[in-house]
Amino acid sequence: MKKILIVDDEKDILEFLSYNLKKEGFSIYTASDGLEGLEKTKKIKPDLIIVDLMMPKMNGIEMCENIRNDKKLSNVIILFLTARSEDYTQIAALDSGADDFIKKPIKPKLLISKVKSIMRRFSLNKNLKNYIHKDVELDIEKYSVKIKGDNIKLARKEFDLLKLLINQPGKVYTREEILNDVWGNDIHVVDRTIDVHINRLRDKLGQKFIETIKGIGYKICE
Amino acid sequence: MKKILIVDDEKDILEFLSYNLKKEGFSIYTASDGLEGLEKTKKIKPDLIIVDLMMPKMNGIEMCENIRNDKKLSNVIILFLTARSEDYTQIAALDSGADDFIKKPIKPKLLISKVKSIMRRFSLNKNLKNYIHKDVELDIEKYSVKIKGDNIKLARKEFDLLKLLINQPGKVYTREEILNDVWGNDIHVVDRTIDVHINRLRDKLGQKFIETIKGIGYKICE
DNA sequence: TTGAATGTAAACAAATTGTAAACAAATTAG
DNA sequence: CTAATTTGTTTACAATTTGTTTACATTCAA
Repeated sequence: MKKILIVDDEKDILEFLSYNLKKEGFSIYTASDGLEGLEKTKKIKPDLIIVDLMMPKMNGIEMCENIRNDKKLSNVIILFLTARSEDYTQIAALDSGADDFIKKPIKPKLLISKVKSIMRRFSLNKNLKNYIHKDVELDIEKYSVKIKGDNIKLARKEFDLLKLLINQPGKVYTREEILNDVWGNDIHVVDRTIDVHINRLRDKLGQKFIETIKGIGYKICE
Repeated sequence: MKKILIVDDEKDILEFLSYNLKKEGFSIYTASDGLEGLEKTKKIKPDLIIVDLMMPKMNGIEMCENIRNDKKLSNVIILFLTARSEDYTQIAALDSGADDFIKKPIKPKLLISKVKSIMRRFSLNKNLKNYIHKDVELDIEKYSVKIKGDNIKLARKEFDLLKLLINQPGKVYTREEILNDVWGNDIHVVDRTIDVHINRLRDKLGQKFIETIKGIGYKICE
Protein backbone atom coordinates (compact mmCIF):
# COMPACT_ATOMS: atom_id res chain seq x y z
CA MET A 1 0.00 0.00 0.00
CA LYS A 2 1.24 3.46 -0.91
CA LYS A 3 2.52 5.56 1.95
CA ILE A 4 1.88 9.28 2.11
CA LEU A 5 3.50 11.68 4.57
CA ILE A 6 1.72 14.96 5.18
CA VAL A 7 3.66 17.84 6.69
CA ASP A 8 1.83 20.93 7.87
CA ASP A 9 1.75 23.02 11.00
CA GLU A 10 -2.00 23.37 10.95
CA LYS A 11 -3.82 20.54 12.60
CA ASP A 12 -6.94 21.24 10.62
CA ILE A 13 -5.27 20.71 7.33
CA LEU A 14 -3.50 17.59 8.53
CA GLU A 15 -6.81 16.11 9.58
CA PHE A 16 -8.55 17.23 6.46
CA LEU A 17 -5.98 15.68 4.20
CA SER A 18 -5.61 12.54 6.27
CA TYR A 19 -9.31 11.91 6.24
CA ASN A 20 -9.66 12.36 2.51
CA LEU A 21 -6.65 10.30 1.58
CA LYS A 22 -7.30 7.48 4.03
CA LYS A 23 -10.67 7.08 2.45
CA GLU A 24 -8.87 6.32 -0.81
CA GLY A 25 -6.82 3.61 0.78
CA PHE A 26 -3.44 5.25 1.34
CA SER A 27 -1.57 4.83 4.61
CA ILE A 28 -1.09 8.23 6.06
CA TYR A 29 1.66 9.60 8.27
CA THR A 30 1.83 13.16 9.55
CA ALA A 31 4.36 15.68 10.83
CA SER A 32 3.82 19.23 11.99
CA ASP A 33 7.04 20.94 10.95
CA GLY A 34 9.87 20.55 8.51
CA LEU A 35 12.30 18.96 10.94
CA GLU A 36 9.86 16.32 12.03
CA GLY A 37 8.94 15.85 8.40
CA LEU A 38 12.53 15.20 7.45
CA GLU A 39 13.01 12.66 10.23
CA LYS A 40 9.85 10.79 9.38
CA THR A 41 10.76 10.79 5.72
CA LYS A 42 13.98 8.98 6.57
CA LYS A 43 12.24 6.51 8.82
CA ILE A 44 9.10 5.76 6.89
CA LYS A 45 10.32 6.24 3.31
CA PRO A 46 6.96 7.32 1.99
CA ASP A 47 6.05 7.15 -1.67
CA LEU A 48 4.76 10.67 -1.62
CA ILE A 49 5.10 13.71 0.62
CA ILE A 50 2.63 16.54 0.79
CA VAL A 51 4.25 19.52 2.42
CA ASP A 52 3.18 23.07 3.18
CA LEU A 53 5.49 25.74 1.82
CA MET A 54 5.06 27.87 4.88
CA MET A 55 5.93 26.35 8.19
CA PRO A 56 7.84 27.23 11.33
CA LYS A 57 11.20 25.62 12.11
CA MET A 58 12.01 24.34 8.66
CA ASN A 59 9.89 25.45 5.78
CA GLY A 60 8.81 23.28 2.92
CA ILE A 61 11.53 24.34 0.54
CA GLU A 62 14.32 23.71 2.99
CA MET A 63 12.88 20.34 3.78
CA CYS A 64 12.57 19.56 0.12
CA GLU A 65 16.17 20.54 -0.52
CA ASN A 66 17.30 18.37 2.32
CA ILE A 67 15.45 15.41 0.92
CA ARG A 68 16.73 15.92 -2.59
CA ASN A 69 20.28 16.07 -1.35
CA ASP A 70 19.92 12.67 0.20
CA LYS A 71 20.40 10.12 -2.51
CA LYS A 72 18.58 7.43 -0.62
CA LEU A 73 15.45 9.55 -0.55
CA SER A 74 15.71 11.04 -3.97
CA ASN A 75 12.96 9.00 -5.51
CA VAL A 76 10.17 10.23 -3.30
CA ILE A 77 7.53 12.39 -4.93
CA ILE A 78 6.97 15.75 -3.33
CA LEU A 79 3.84 17.84 -3.61
CA PHE A 80 3.83 21.38 -2.32
CA LEU A 81 0.87 23.05 -0.73
CA THR A 82 1.00 26.64 -1.87
CA ALA A 83 -0.85 29.84 -1.29
CA ARG A 84 -3.30 30.39 -4.04
CA SER A 85 -1.73 33.28 -5.87
CA GLU A 86 1.82 32.06 -5.93
CA ASP A 87 3.18 31.47 -9.35
CA TYR A 88 3.92 27.82 -10.02
CA THR A 89 6.55 28.47 -12.56
CA GLN A 90 8.46 30.66 -10.21
CA ILE A 91 8.38 28.08 -7.53
CA ALA A 92 9.51 25.54 -10.04
CA ALA A 93 12.36 27.83 -10.91
CA LEU A 94 13.59 27.50 -7.38
CA ASP A 95 14.40 24.01 -8.36
CA SER A 96 14.19 22.67 -4.90
CA GLY A 97 12.94 19.46 -6.34
CA ALA A 98 9.20 19.62 -5.97
CA ASP A 99 7.21 17.56 -8.39
CA ASP A 100 3.92 19.36 -8.36
CA PHE A 101 1.79 21.84 -6.50
CA ILE A 102 -1.57 21.92 -4.83
CA LYS A 103 -3.23 25.26 -4.30
CA LYS A 104 -5.04 26.25 -1.18
CA PRO A 105 -7.83 26.04 -0.40
CA ILE A 106 -7.66 22.35 -1.09
CA LYS A 107 -10.58 20.68 -2.78
CA PRO A 108 -10.82 17.00 -1.88
CA LYS A 109 -11.72 15.74 -5.34
CA LEU A 110 -8.94 17.62 -7.02
CA LEU A 111 -6.46 16.55 -4.39
CA ILE A 112 -7.24 12.89 -4.77
CA SER A 113 -7.19 12.92 -8.52
CA LYS A 114 -3.91 14.77 -8.47
CA VAL A 115 -2.34 12.38 -5.99
CA LYS A 116 -3.50 9.35 -7.91
CA SER A 117 -2.45 10.66 -11.27
CA ILE A 118 0.98 11.63 -10.09
CA MET A 119 1.45 8.25 -8.46
CA ARG A 120 0.50 6.59 -11.70
CA ARG A 121 2.73 8.81 -13.76
CA PHE A 122 5.74 8.26 -11.59
CA SER A 123 5.31 4.58 -11.29
CA LEU A 124 5.44 4.37 -15.06
CA ASN A 125 8.29 6.64 -15.79
CA LYS A 126 10.00 9.57 -14.21
CA ASN A 127 9.71 13.08 -15.48
CA LEU A 128 9.46 12.97 -19.19
CA LYS A 129 7.80 15.93 -20.64
CA ASN A 130 6.93 17.17 -24.06
CA TYR A 131 6.40 20.71 -25.11
CA ILE A 132 4.35 21.88 -28.02
CA HIS A 133 4.11 25.45 -29.14
CA LYS A 134 2.80 26.55 -32.48
CA ASP A 135 4.33 24.26 -35.10
CA VAL A 136 7.19 23.23 -32.89
CA GLU A 137 7.11 20.03 -30.92
CA LEU A 138 9.82 19.07 -28.48
CA ASP A 139 10.30 15.60 -27.04
CA ILE A 140 12.63 15.65 -24.05
CA GLU A 141 13.04 11.93 -23.83
CA LYS A 142 13.83 11.41 -27.48
CA TYR A 143 15.82 14.62 -27.71
CA SER A 144 13.97 15.34 -30.90
CA VAL A 145 12.27 18.34 -32.38
CA LYS A 146 9.57 18.40 -34.98
CA ILE A 147 8.26 21.26 -37.07
CA LYS A 148 4.85 20.59 -38.54
CA GLY A 149 5.54 16.96 -37.91
CA ASP A 150 8.89 16.89 -39.69
CA ASN A 151 11.96 16.03 -37.70
CA ILE A 152 14.76 18.54 -37.57
CA LYS A 153 18.16 18.15 -36.03
CA LEU A 154 19.32 20.40 -33.22
CA ALA A 155 22.69 20.36 -31.52
CA ARG A 156 22.63 19.79 -27.79
CA LYS A 157 23.06 23.42 -26.78
CA GLU A 158 20.44 24.50 -29.25
CA PHE A 159 18.08 21.92 -27.82
CA ASP A 160 18.70 22.95 -24.23
CA LEU A 161 18.21 26.58 -25.11
CA LEU A 162 14.95 25.89 -26.89
CA LYS A 163 13.82 23.68 -24.04
CA LEU A 164 14.29 26.55 -21.62
CA LEU A 165 12.57 29.17 -23.72
CA ILE A 166 9.63 26.99 -24.68
CA ASN A 167 8.93 26.34 -21.03
CA GLN A 168 7.08 29.61 -20.90
CA PRO A 169 6.35 31.08 -24.29
CA GLY A 170 6.06 34.83 -23.94
CA LYS A 171 8.29 35.13 -20.91
CA VAL A 172 11.46 37.04 -21.51
CA TYR A 173 14.58 35.17 -20.45
CA THR A 174 17.53 37.37 -19.64
CA ARG A 175 21.00 36.38 -20.77
CA GLU A 176 21.82 35.73 -17.15
CA GLU A 177 18.92 33.34 -16.71
CA ILE A 178 19.85 31.57 -19.88
CA LEU A 179 23.47 31.23 -18.87
CA ASN A 180 22.49 29.88 -15.49
CA ASP A 181 20.06 27.38 -16.86
CA VAL A 182 21.71 26.16 -20.04
CA TRP A 183 25.37 26.47 -19.12
CA GLY A 184 25.20 26.26 -15.34
CA ASN A 185 26.46 28.53 -12.64
CA ASP A 186 30.11 27.74 -12.81
CA ILE A 187 30.77 27.50 -16.52
CA HIS A 188 31.88 30.72 -18.05
CA VAL A 189 31.22 31.65 -21.60
CA VAL A 190 30.95 35.05 -23.18
CA ASP A 191 27.29 35.98 -23.29
CA ARG A 192 27.42 36.68 -26.99
CA THR A 193 27.60 32.92 -27.36
CA ILE A 194 23.91 32.89 -26.57
CA ASP A 195 23.22 35.18 -29.50
CA VAL A 196 25.01 32.83 -31.82
CA HIS A 197 22.94 29.88 -30.69
CA ILE A 198 19.77 31.92 -30.94
CA ASN A 199 20.79 32.78 -34.45
CA ARG A 200 21.26 29.13 -35.34
CA LEU A 201 17.92 28.24 -33.75
CA ARG A 202 16.28 30.90 -35.86
CA ASP A 203 17.80 29.46 -38.97
CA LYS A 204 16.23 26.13 -38.14
CA LEU A 205 12.92 27.17 -36.60
CA GLY A 206 12.17 30.19 -38.70
CA GLN A 207 13.01 33.80 -38.04
CA LYS A 208 9.77 34.68 -36.31
CA PHE A 209 9.74 32.02 -33.65
CA ILE A 210 12.10 33.75 -31.25
CA GLU A 211 11.84 37.43 -30.48
CA THR A 212 14.59 39.71 -29.25
CA ILE A 213 13.80 42.10 -26.43
CA LYS A 214 16.57 44.54 -26.80
CA GLY A 215 18.45 45.26 -23.62
CA ILE A 216 16.79 42.36 -21.84
CA GLY A 217 16.94 39.02 -23.58
CA TYR A 218 14.95 36.65 -25.74
CA LYS A 219 11.53 35.08 -25.70
CA ILE A 220 9.40 32.80 -27.77
CA CYS A 221 6.58 34.60 -29.55
CA GLU A 222 3.16 33.73 -28.24
CA MET B 1 9.11 48.76 3.50
CA LYS B 2 6.39 46.15 3.26
CA LYS B 3 2.86 47.39 3.83
CA ILE B 4 0.31 45.31 5.70
CA LEU B 5 -3.36 46.15 5.94
CA ILE B 6 -5.27 44.62 8.83
CA VAL B 7 -9.05 44.50 8.63
CA ASP B 8 -11.03 43.54 11.70
CA ASP B 9 -13.98 44.94 13.56
CA GLU B 10 -12.47 44.15 16.92
CA LYS B 11 -10.24 46.92 18.14
CA ASP B 12 -8.37 44.56 20.43
CA ILE B 13 -7.26 42.36 17.60
CA LEU B 14 -6.29 45.28 15.43
CA GLU B 15 -4.06 46.60 18.17
CA PHE B 16 -2.64 43.23 19.00
CA LEU B 17 -1.70 42.50 15.41
CA SER B 18 -0.46 46.03 14.75
CA TYR B 19 1.79 45.93 17.76
CA ASN B 20 3.33 42.59 16.89
CA LEU B 21 3.87 43.32 13.23
CA LYS B 22 5.14 46.87 13.72
CA LYS B 23 7.79 45.43 15.98
CA GLU B 24 8.99 43.43 13.01
CA GLY B 25 9.36 46.49 10.84
CA PHE B 26 6.25 46.38 8.69
CA SER B 27 4.18 49.49 8.06
CA ILE B 28 0.73 48.78 9.32
CA TYR B 29 -2.59 50.16 8.14
CA THR B 30 -5.94 49.24 9.62
CA ALA B 31 -9.60 49.18 8.72
CA SER B 32 -12.55 48.10 10.79
CA ASP B 33 -14.90 46.69 8.20
CA GLY B 34 -14.84 45.22 4.74
CA LEU B 35 -15.87 48.37 2.91
CA GLU B 36 -13.21 50.46 4.53
CA GLY B 37 -10.78 47.63 3.91
CA LEU B 38 -11.55 47.57 0.23
CA GLU B 39 -11.13 51.32 -0.09
CA LYS B 40 -7.84 51.32 1.75
CA THR B 41 -6.61 48.43 -0.32
CA LYS B 42 -7.13 50.46 -3.46
CA LYS B 43 -5.50 53.53 -1.99
CA ILE B 44 -2.58 52.02 -0.14
CA LYS B 45 -1.84 48.99 -2.28
CA PRO B 46 -0.56 46.87 0.57
CA ASP B 47 1.69 43.89 0.03
CA LEU B 48 -0.40 41.76 2.34
CA ILE B 49 -3.87 41.93 3.86
CA ILE B 50 -4.93 40.19 7.03
CA VAL B 51 -8.70 40.10 7.21
CA ASP B 52 -11.23 38.68 9.62
CA LEU B 53 -13.71 36.29 8.11
CA MET B 54 -16.60 37.65 10.14
CA MET B 55 -17.26 41.37 10.03
CA PRO B 56 -20.16 43.78 9.75
CA LYS B 57 -20.96 45.66 6.54
CA MET B 58 -18.89 43.59 4.21
CA ASN B 59 -17.44 40.38 5.47
CA GLY B 60 -14.01 39.07 4.71
CA ILE B 61 -15.10 36.79 1.93
CA GLU B 62 -16.94 39.47 0.05
CA MET B 63 -14.01 41.81 0.42
CA CYS B 64 -11.68 39.11 -0.80
CA GLU B 65 -13.82 38.43 -3.82
CA ASN B 66 -13.95 42.11 -4.62
CA ILE B 67 -10.22 42.36 -4.50
CA ARG B 68 -9.69 39.30 -6.63
CA ASN B 69 -12.03 40.65 -9.26
CA ASP B 70 -9.99 43.82 -9.58
CA LYS B 71 -7.12 43.13 -11.91
CA LYS B 72 -5.11 46.00 -10.54
CA LEU B 73 -5.15 44.51 -7.08
CA SER B 74 -4.74 40.92 -8.01
CA ASN B 75 -1.20 40.66 -6.76
CA VAL B 76 -1.89 41.30 -3.11
CA ILE B 77 -1.59 38.45 -0.65
CA ILE B 78 -4.61 37.77 1.54
CA LEU B 79 -4.60 35.95 4.87
CA PHE B 80 -7.86 35.10 6.60
CA LEU B 81 -8.38 35.20 10.33
CA THR B 82 -10.73 32.42 11.26
CA ALA B 83 -12.49 31.46 14.45
CA ARG B 84 -11.29 28.41 16.26
CA SER B 85 -14.44 26.50 15.65
CA GLU B 86 -14.45 26.86 11.90
CA ASP B 87 -12.92 23.77 10.46
CA TYR B 88 -10.89 23.50 7.33
CA THR B 89 -13.52 21.58 5.42
CA GLN B 90 -15.79 24.57 5.50
CA ILE B 91 -13.10 27.01 4.57
CA ALA B 92 -11.95 24.82 1.74
CA ALA B 93 -15.43 25.04 0.33
CA LEU B 94 -15.28 28.83 0.25
CA ASP B 95 -12.75 29.44 -2.46
CA SER B 96 -13.00 33.19 -2.38
CA GLY B 97 -9.37 33.75 -3.22
CA ALA B 98 -7.59 33.74 0.10
CA ASP B 99 -3.98 32.66 0.18
CA ASP B 100 -3.87 31.18 3.63
CA PHE B 101 -5.51 31.09 7.01
CA ILE B 102 -4.60 32.08 10.54
CA LYS B 103 -6.58 30.62 13.38
CA LYS B 104 -7.72 32.45 16.45
CA PRO B 105 -6.48 32.67 19.09
CA ILE B 106 -3.48 34.15 17.34
CA LYS B 107 -0.06 33.26 18.58
CA PRO B 108 2.38 36.09 17.86
CA LYS B 109 5.35 33.90 17.02
CA LEU B 110 3.42 31.77 14.61
CA LEU B 111 1.79 34.79 13.06
CA ILE B 112 5.09 36.52 12.44
CA SER B 113 6.79 33.46 11.06
CA LYS B 114 3.86 32.88 8.78
CA VAL B 115 3.75 36.45 7.57
CA LYS B 116 7.47 36.63 7.02
CA SER B 117 7.65 33.34 5.27
CA ILE B 118 4.86 34.18 2.89
CA MET B 119 6.36 37.60 2.23
CA ARG B 120 9.66 35.99 1.44
CA ARG B 121 8.07 33.60 -0.95
CA PHE B 122 6.25 36.36 -2.72
CA SER B 123 9.09 38.80 -2.81
CA LEU B 124 10.87 36.29 -4.99
CA ASN B 125 8.44 37.06 -7.74
CA LYS B 126 7.89 40.67 -6.83
CA ASN B 127 9.06 41.91 -10.17
CA LEU B 128 6.63 39.71 -11.98
CA LYS B 129 3.76 42.02 -11.40
CA ASN B 130 1.38 43.20 -14.00
CA TYR B 131 -0.10 46.62 -14.08
CA ILE B 132 -3.31 47.67 -15.71
CA HIS B 133 -4.53 51.21 -15.98
CA LYS B 134 -7.22 52.37 -18.35
CA ASP B 135 -6.46 50.83 -21.74
CA VAL B 136 -2.83 50.20 -20.94
CA GLU B 137 -1.64 46.84 -19.74
CA LEU B 138 1.93 46.19 -18.71
CA ASP B 139 3.41 42.74 -18.25
CA ILE B 140 6.77 42.80 -16.52
CA GLU B 141 7.64 39.19 -17.13
CA LYS B 142 6.90 39.36 -20.81
CA TYR B 143 8.25 42.87 -21.12
CA SER B 144 5.22 43.69 -23.17
CA VAL B 145 2.76 46.54 -23.26
CA LYS B 146 -0.72 46.35 -24.65
CA ILE B 147 -3.16 49.10 -25.51
CA LYS B 148 -6.71 47.85 -25.81
CA GLY B 149 -5.24 44.42 -26.22
CA ASP B 150 -2.87 45.35 -29.01
CA ASN B 151 0.82 44.94 -28.43
CA ILE B 152 3.00 47.97 -28.81
CA LYS B 153 6.74 48.16 -28.68
CA LEU B 154 8.54 50.24 -26.10
CA ALA B 155 12.26 50.74 -25.79
CA ARG B 156 13.79 49.78 -22.50
CA LYS B 157 13.94 53.24 -20.96
CA GLU B 158 10.42 53.94 -22.07
CA PHE B 159 9.28 50.72 -20.48
CA ASP B 160 11.06 51.42 -17.21
CA LEU B 161 9.67 54.91 -17.10
CA LEU B 162 6.13 53.73 -17.71
CA LYS B 163 6.59 51.00 -15.13
CA LEU B 164 7.48 53.59 -12.54
CA LEU B 165 4.66 55.99 -13.31
CA ILE B 166 1.97 53.33 -13.59
CA ASN B 167 2.87 52.05 -10.16
CA GLN B 168 0.67 54.75 -8.71
CA PRO B 169 -1.51 56.45 -11.25
CA GLY B 170 -2.29 59.97 -10.10
CA LYS B 171 0.87 60.36 -8.07
CA VAL B 172 3.20 63.04 -9.36
CA TYR B 173 6.75 61.85 -9.84
CA THR B 174 9.37 64.57 -9.69
CA ARG B 175 12.24 64.57 -12.12
CA GLU B 176 14.51 63.67 -9.26
CA GLU B 177 12.45 60.63 -8.34
CA ILE B 178 12.35 59.54 -11.94
CA LEU B 179 16.08 59.96 -12.38
CA ASN B 180 16.74 57.98 -9.22
CA ASP B 181 14.44 55.17 -10.12
CA VAL B 182 14.89 54.76 -13.84
CA TRP B 183 18.50 55.82 -14.24
CA GLY B 184 19.89 55.09 -10.78
CA ASN B 185 21.71 57.23 -8.30
CA ASP B 186 25.08 57.37 -9.93
CA ILE B 187 24.25 57.81 -13.58
CA HIS B 188 24.10 61.37 -14.70
CA VAL B 189 22.00 62.58 -17.53
CA VAL B 190 20.54 65.98 -18.22
CA ASP B 191 17.02 65.99 -16.82
CA ARG B 192 15.57 67.13 -20.10
CA THR B 193 16.24 63.61 -21.25
CA ILE B 194 13.23 62.60 -19.22
CA ASP B 195 11.04 64.96 -21.20
CA VAL B 196 12.17 63.37 -24.42
CA HIS B 197 11.24 59.93 -23.20
CA ILE B 198 7.92 61.18 -21.89
CA ASN B 199 7.31 62.65 -25.28
CA ARG B 200 8.01 59.35 -26.97
CA LEU B 201 5.75 57.55 -24.51
CA ARG B 202 2.98 59.99 -25.33
CA ASP B 203 3.41 59.31 -29.00
CA LYS B 204 2.89 55.64 -28.33
CA LEU B 205 0.29 55.70 -25.54
CA GLY B 206 -1.73 58.69 -26.61
CA GLN B 207 -1.31 62.32 -25.59
CA LYS B 208 -3.73 62.21 -22.69
CA PHE B 209 -2.26 59.32 -20.77
CA ILE B 210 0.54 61.25 -19.08
CA GLU B 211 -0.02 64.66 -17.56
CA THR B 212 2.58 67.35 -16.97
CA ILE B 213 2.59 69.11 -13.63
CA LYS B 214 4.54 72.19 -14.45
CA GLY B 215 7.38 72.90 -12.12
CA ILE B 216 7.06 69.51 -10.46
CA GLY B 217 7.07 66.51 -12.75
CA TYR B 218 4.78 64.02 -14.45
CA LYS B 219 1.94 61.72 -13.53
CA ILE B 220 -0.41 59.29 -15.13
CA CYS B 221 -3.96 60.60 -15.39
CA GLU B 222 -6.41 58.81 -13.14
C1' DT C 1 2.87 90.14 -21.02
C1' DT C 2 6.93 87.87 -19.86
C1' DG C 3 10.05 84.47 -18.48
C1' DA C 4 10.76 80.00 -17.00
C1' DA C 5 9.34 75.44 -17.98
C1' DT C 6 8.10 72.14 -21.27
C1' DG C 7 7.23 70.16 -26.15
C1' DT C 8 9.47 68.47 -30.01
C1' DA C 9 12.31 67.49 -33.96
C1' DA C 10 16.70 66.50 -35.38
C1' DA C 11 21.49 65.34 -34.83
C1' DC C 12 24.55 62.78 -32.76
C1' DA C 13 26.45 59.19 -29.56
C1' DA C 14 26.28 54.89 -27.46
C1' DA C 15 24.71 50.40 -26.87
C1' DT C 16 22.92 46.21 -28.52
C1' DT C 17 22.30 42.66 -31.65
C1' DG C 18 22.87 40.00 -36.23
C1' DT C 19 25.90 37.43 -38.66
C1' DA C 20 29.75 35.38 -40.89
C1' DA C 21 33.94 33.40 -40.23
C1' DA C 22 37.74 31.42 -37.70
C1' DC C 23 39.12 28.60 -34.45
C1' DA C 24 38.74 25.13 -30.55
C1' DA C 25 36.72 21.26 -28.50
C1' DA C 26 34.12 17.24 -28.58
C1' DT C 27 32.20 13.44 -30.87
C1' DT C 28 31.93 9.91 -34.34
C1' DA C 29 33.40 6.89 -38.01
C1' DG C 30 36.65 4.17 -40.00
C1' DC D 1 44.01 5.50 -32.55
C1' DT D 2 43.47 8.93 -36.03
C1' DA D 3 40.98 11.55 -39.22
C1' DA D 4 36.69 13.47 -40.32
C1' DT D 5 32.78 15.62 -38.80
C1' DT D 6 29.98 18.00 -35.83
C1' DT D 7 29.35 21.14 -32.22
C1' DG D 8 30.64 25.05 -29.31
C1' DT D 9 32.95 29.43 -28.62
C1' DT D 10 34.96 33.62 -29.70
C1' DT D 11 35.70 37.52 -32.44
C1' DA D 12 35.08 41.27 -35.64
C1' DC D 13 32.40 44.19 -37.98
C1' DA D 14 27.97 45.73 -39.94
C1' DA D 15 23.33 47.02 -39.11
C1' DT D 16 20.08 48.57 -36.21
C1' DT D 17 18.02 50.36 -32.27
C1' DT D 18 18.13 53.10 -28.37
C1' DG D 19 19.63 57.00 -25.52
C1' DT D 20 21.20 61.72 -25.03
C1' DT D 21 21.84 66.29 -26.09
C1' DT D 22 20.78 70.42 -28.26
C1' DA D 23 18.19 74.12 -30.27
C1' DC D 24 14.27 76.27 -31.13
C1' DA D 25 9.10 76.51 -30.62
C1' DT D 26 5.39 76.65 -27.64
C1' DT D 27 2.83 76.91 -23.42
C1' DC D 28 1.48 78.32 -19.01
C1' DA D 29 1.32 80.78 -14.81
C1' DA D 30 2.66 84.75 -12.31
